[in-house]
Amino acid sequence: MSGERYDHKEIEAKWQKRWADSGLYKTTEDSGKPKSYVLDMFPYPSGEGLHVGHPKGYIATDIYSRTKRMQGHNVLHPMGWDAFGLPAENFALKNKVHPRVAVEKNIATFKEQLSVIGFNYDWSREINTTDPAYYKWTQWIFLQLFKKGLAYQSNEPINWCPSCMTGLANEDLDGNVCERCGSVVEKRALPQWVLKITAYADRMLTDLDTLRWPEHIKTAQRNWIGRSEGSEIDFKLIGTDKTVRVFTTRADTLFGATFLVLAPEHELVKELSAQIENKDEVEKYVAAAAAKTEIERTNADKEKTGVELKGIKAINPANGEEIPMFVADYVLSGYGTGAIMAVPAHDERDGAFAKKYNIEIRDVISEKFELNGISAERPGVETVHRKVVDPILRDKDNNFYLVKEGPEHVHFAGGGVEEGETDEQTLAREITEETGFTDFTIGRKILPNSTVWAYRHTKNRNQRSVGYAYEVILNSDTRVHSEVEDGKHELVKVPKDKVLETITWPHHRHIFEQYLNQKLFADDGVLVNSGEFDGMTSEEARKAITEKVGGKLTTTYKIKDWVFSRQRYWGEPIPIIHCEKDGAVAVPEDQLPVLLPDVESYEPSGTGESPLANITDWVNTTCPTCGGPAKRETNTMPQWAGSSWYYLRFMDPDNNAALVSKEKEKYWAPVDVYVGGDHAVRHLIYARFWHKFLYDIGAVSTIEPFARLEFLGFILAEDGRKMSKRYGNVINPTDVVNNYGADAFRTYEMFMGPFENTVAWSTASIAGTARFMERVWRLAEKVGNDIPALDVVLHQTIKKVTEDIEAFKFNTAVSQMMIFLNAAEKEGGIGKNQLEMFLQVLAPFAPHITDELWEKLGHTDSIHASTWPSYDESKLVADTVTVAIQINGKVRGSIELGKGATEDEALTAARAVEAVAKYLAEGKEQKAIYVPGKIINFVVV
RNA sequence: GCCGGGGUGAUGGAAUGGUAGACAUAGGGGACUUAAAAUCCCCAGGCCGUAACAGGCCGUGUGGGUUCGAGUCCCACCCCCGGCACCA
Repeated sequence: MSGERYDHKEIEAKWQKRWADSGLYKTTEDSGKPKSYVLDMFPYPSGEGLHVGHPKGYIATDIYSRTKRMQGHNVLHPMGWDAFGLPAENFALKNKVHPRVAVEKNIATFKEQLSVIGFNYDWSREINTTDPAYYKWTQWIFLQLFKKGLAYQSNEPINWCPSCMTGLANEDLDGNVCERCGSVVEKRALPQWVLKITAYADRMLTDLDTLRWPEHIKTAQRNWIGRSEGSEIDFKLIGTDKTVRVFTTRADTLFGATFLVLAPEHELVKELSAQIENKDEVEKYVAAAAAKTEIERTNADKEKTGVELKGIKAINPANGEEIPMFVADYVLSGYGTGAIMAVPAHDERDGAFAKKYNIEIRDVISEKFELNGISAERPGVETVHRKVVDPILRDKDNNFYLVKEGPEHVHFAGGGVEEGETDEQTLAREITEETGFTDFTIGRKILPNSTVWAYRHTKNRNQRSVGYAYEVILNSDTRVHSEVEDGKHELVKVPKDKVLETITWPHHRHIFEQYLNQKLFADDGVLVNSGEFDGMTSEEARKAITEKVGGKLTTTYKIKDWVFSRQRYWGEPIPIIHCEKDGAVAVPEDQLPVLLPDVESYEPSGTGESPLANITDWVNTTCPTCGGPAKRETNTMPQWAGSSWYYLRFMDPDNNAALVSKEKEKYWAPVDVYVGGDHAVRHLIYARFWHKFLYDIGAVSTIEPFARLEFLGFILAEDGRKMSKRYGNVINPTDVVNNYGADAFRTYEMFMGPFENTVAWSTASIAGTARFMERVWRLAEKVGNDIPALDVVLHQTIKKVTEDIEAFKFNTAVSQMMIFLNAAEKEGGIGKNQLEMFLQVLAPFAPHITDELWEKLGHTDSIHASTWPSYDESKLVADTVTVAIQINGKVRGSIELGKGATEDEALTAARAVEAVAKYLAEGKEQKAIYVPGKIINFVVV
């Protein structure tokens, strides 16, 4: 074969047709092979169509799934459409078409755009969330949630977007604005369906550990769930039978709680109004807080405000002291119990509030110094208390502070105060003994109301020392070293390397800020001013103090239940019927789906009612329970409903009896590799929630839906901005495929950089992979007998590509194939077997050109049905290798060595190299290091 | 502020503690061509040095440290991106 031009258009059309005709990618379950379920986050078919950023993830899964199939797996790799929700509806409103029509058209456009890229989707499993046969099961899941009490009605104020004219979930907000349109949301009380996602908060958190997901996504989920362990503690109110329950994570600071704060919405503010002396003032404050917007309420920088509840005092259960009560809007009603105990000494916000209102600030926690993080405290060993003084030694010329670093601990250079000694005498003695410094001035006592703690250990016991710290300024760096002899310290001059403990001068912010600037200390530490708990660590004390005051350890979460109603047209109707007598009743399952009716006008009403409310003959129905007159629920589900379970439907898309059959679910679940970007919180948290629920009711067999997640970095426009019609910088994949070919396009997107990186598109760079395809084509024209010199790089390439695809490191896989091509070109040709193996590893990236060349080599079956090549370990290393020679770590030459060279042979050969010999002659060779195949390093002094 | 991830040529990026800058793009030079495109060959981190070689020094955000050897490990700091944030 020779002379034929590489015509990507002709070849790609030919093979796309042939794959479709032969049903190459149709998947069935009856297979003895291991299964692989490789899934993309299915797209939302917007009116804008695809830009080159969209297919990046699809290309990755295409490569991965083709590879898995060649490796003998039974692969499920489907595609579908997530088409309900606001974007489609807004697009339809704007263009004056019915959303159903708009969605159909958009899907057709997307499909057309995808088709030219050569994906191996099994289109026989295509699904669409707006298809009644699909949303029947979305509604079915809702009904199961309802039956288990996990879908409930609420009238609590929710987030309302005035522009989208619908209520939103917390997850739909970007801070205080609607994530879709950027409008500031309002609070509105509307009857809402809410899903109890909080019931799954704990399991969603712990099961994250079982997942092979990127760390930043796990972290985002952990942040969003926001679990905190703490205590609930009751404070009695004087003169009433009422108590205030607070939630705190810092029960260890209870002795420092000098006031109590209620959120303005707290019910006790109303209940106690009879006893509140300044009732008018309080009511005014509460009303003002209610009128504030979310932004005003939640801005952490603004000055704290509040009003004391005069005539009411609470009792601190730890020490029995009477403390004042306030109402203040820095306390949120929706978190914890809506009431806090305020500890101004150890909480920034309480501190700011206390300063403003002149409330007592009491230190109850002192820092525990474990500067290098290693505690000298040993479990199971007796702990004794003694008084110590510690110098905070400061160099007079700068702000470095001295600590001592021993083999196991870091501490101040202080020590125990002996009988009859003053603090100053102890300090002077210890500083000289332990550091050798003799010229210093003992300055002020730091934090006279607190204590410095240090953990030390002697042979037989732990010491927990209580005492003071003094600022000590070193006047000069005159220093003698000390060592211990016969148990006595004796000042002797010793060489530096004989000093066991070295001193260090960390620029230690903690010490500086806390002790010299007296900054608020909000970390864990050791208790002081806390009666019987003095000396306990924060961690121990949280439990002990909670128990002592009769509180209980609890856990709270930041995540809120999922507001599930939307006052919009284009969504799944919520399958509920409201009956005056029986209340909210489930639509019987055999009446599903509740079809979304056609309407004349589906514009949102803005009143909080869904457009469906106007369709009287749809709304009015009979109660399934009592048969009496009843009305249908008119709100619809949010955009995220359909996508919360679609991955299950692909396993069994045509099942009309169940959302997925038990056998098929068992065969395919879980999704082995899930690929997508964005949705770090919303989609992934909702889908995990529904999945866990389905697990609980026996509908699925795994506790998590997506075993492995690969995060996709976006593609920016060439100008570095987001690709958008608005900026006129959109690049259409179809144009790129026309100009450069699908194979070059696919390979370029994988070669751009690490898969998870966001990178700007570069039309110039795609020429590189287009050239690569041309060169592969020309290389195939030079096929002949195998060239032994290519074996090593060929097998290295097979190994690297195999491993890199598994690890989603596509960019280095491509570069390795380029290295191979460069090598083959240098040899001026390639053997038939060698070319075949090379084409096979290239096939997932460039499926068309490789299938064409495979056919030209005489194969009648598709390359994609062939068996993935394996590499030969013995061929990974060349017979001779270049070894660099270093002198004291600097490269001075290199030699060629046989792969079996012994150390002696290697060193002898290296010493003979002229450039090396020169350096060796200049000094004395002290040591030689030989790392076979890599490097020789001579240490010369 | 807390948590997660980063900082390497002009650019995208490579590099199990072992010759930093693979691979590619843009760039420079040359061959082929009447010319251009395409293709092929060569150069290419910085500075010094040489007629040209040779050679030397510096270099992966900054400063320290560990090591025969550090982009990679440790400590401190600076900056960038992402998540959360009056969450007690």
